[in-house]
Amino acid sequence: MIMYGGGGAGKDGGSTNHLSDGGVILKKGPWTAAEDEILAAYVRENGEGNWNAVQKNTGLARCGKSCRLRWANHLRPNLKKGSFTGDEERLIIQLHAQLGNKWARMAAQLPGRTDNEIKNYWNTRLKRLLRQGLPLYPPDIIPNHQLHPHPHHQQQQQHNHHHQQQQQHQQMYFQPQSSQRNTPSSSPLPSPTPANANSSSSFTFHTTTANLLHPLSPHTPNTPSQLSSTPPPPPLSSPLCSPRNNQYPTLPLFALPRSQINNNNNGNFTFPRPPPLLQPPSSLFAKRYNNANTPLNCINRVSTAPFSPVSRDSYTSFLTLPYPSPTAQTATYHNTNNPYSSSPSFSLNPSSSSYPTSTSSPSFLHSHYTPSSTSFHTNPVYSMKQEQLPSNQIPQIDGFNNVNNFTDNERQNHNLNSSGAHRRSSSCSLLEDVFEEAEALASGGRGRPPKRRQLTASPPNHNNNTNNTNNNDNFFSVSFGHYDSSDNLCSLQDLKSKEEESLQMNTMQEDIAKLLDWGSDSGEISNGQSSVVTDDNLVLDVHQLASLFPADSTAVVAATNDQHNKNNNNNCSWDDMQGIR
DNA sequence: AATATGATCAACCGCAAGAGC
DNA sequence: AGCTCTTGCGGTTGATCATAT
Repeated sequence: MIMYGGGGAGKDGGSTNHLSDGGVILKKGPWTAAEDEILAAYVRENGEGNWNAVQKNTGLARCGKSCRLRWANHLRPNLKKGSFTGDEERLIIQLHAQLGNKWARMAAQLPGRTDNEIKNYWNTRLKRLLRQGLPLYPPDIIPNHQLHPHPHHQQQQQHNHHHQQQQQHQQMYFQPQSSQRNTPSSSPLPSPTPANANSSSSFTFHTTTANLLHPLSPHTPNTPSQLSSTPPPPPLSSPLCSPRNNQYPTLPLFALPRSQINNNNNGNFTFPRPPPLLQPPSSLFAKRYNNANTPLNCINRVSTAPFSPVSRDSYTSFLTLPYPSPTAQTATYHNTNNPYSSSPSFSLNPSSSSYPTSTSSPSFLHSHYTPSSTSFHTNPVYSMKQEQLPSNQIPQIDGFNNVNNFTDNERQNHNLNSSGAHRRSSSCSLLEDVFEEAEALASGGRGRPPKRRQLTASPPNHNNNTNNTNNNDNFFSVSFGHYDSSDNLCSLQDLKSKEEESLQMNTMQEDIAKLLDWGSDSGEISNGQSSVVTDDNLVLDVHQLASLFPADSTAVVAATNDQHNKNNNNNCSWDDMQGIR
């Protein structure tokens, strides 16, 4: 029998081969193009599954597991290549807050992405954040089980050999539970599973005022005990209430008045209006993809937010929180019996029973996602377990709003720049935001941090062109044009000391206020890169803003609805939604 | 230019669950 | 019920590349 690939690859020098049952030396290490072709041809002909037969039938000197992995991660159709989009990153964070290290489930929510990709991304992010002593999650996303620690996990945490700071952050923002196997692991994180992951039906995001503080704030409790012993201050007024322009009504968002919170004996109440679905302008991320040649180009994205990473992520987190689709379960705020009873929590009931499959995915993750709307068959030959096969985790381009609601330009940009230099950009998130905010705060509260190293700045735009089409970018990313040309990069120590000096400012309210303030006078991002602004983005962002201020935005929405509906059928305004009329 | 460090990716491993007998 | 096989999942590791020093 001809053995393909056996001992052939030059890059495979270090790998050790082993014998299959038939005495065939099976190759390990990187796959060659020839091997790929053999495997792909086999799967095209025979479908997925029965991987051990590949070696027997094709002579491919690879074990079944290796074949399956290679197919699933590299060869199967519809795989997305390239870095994660901003939406995908946020979704990963949300999903990880929910599911823990359930990469396969997360991958099921990210069409075209593999569990391995997600795992790699998360571990990279995790490593980076832990090294910087930053929390893993935006403070407004606290899995329910964190507030009710599972004894088993507490025990598991005692065995965690990571440093105390890491433990603190895990306790602070992530208290995973493992209801499944618990094998000892040296993973940065224990293998967490939400308490009811397998039968997952309800998941609660707890929004605690305490966690609206900056992670570096000494006011931020580090342990659950601290949390429980420190009653949170009264709920903040809306962070969307601009200090400059108070004409807009305060939107309660998660911070509802006590009277609203406590008016239900059972501690739960149904949120009268769901939180707005607000995505950061997708053009923001398209812009990122235009920065292929910019070192540290990630900064161009993440640094553009003039507010803290906590707030930014807090913001984006709930912005991407779902509103209930007409068919979705009711989003309910639970005033749980926890020390934060004064603070509402946001409970979402993603699905009724079995969570994991793509067809029963949480509605809140993609409330527009209608599996039935997608019929995509890559190859009729692939007959095995069609619904569960990784290759059927196809992009839900039309329906998967949070992830795939991009314009053609953005997709194109993504595709064009989906390799190489963009890898770095994909993983920049919280940390860089911390730097940015620190710099902003250190600059005197005016939020005009010095330009980051290697940042290519374009001339600032101070035209206050509020109806500039680029202002859709300002929704989150503004003020890079304010950066001066200094070439300093704060050290972490400097950063922290500066953070301490400006703790007073670190509230979500102020951050968002800054956001609005900045957004109004900062013009476009000045990162030296051309902006990509599409009609989709503009319309979407108008809707996003409009949904924040519904009383003032009817006209705006009306003016844009037509085009919006033409361009983007997957987003709706508040008024389009059932249950809020 | 050389080296160190960090980030990313691909692939492997062990374990567990499920199916079939 | 127990065994074997297959598959899938999560953790880990090594190679490679990019960037910083």
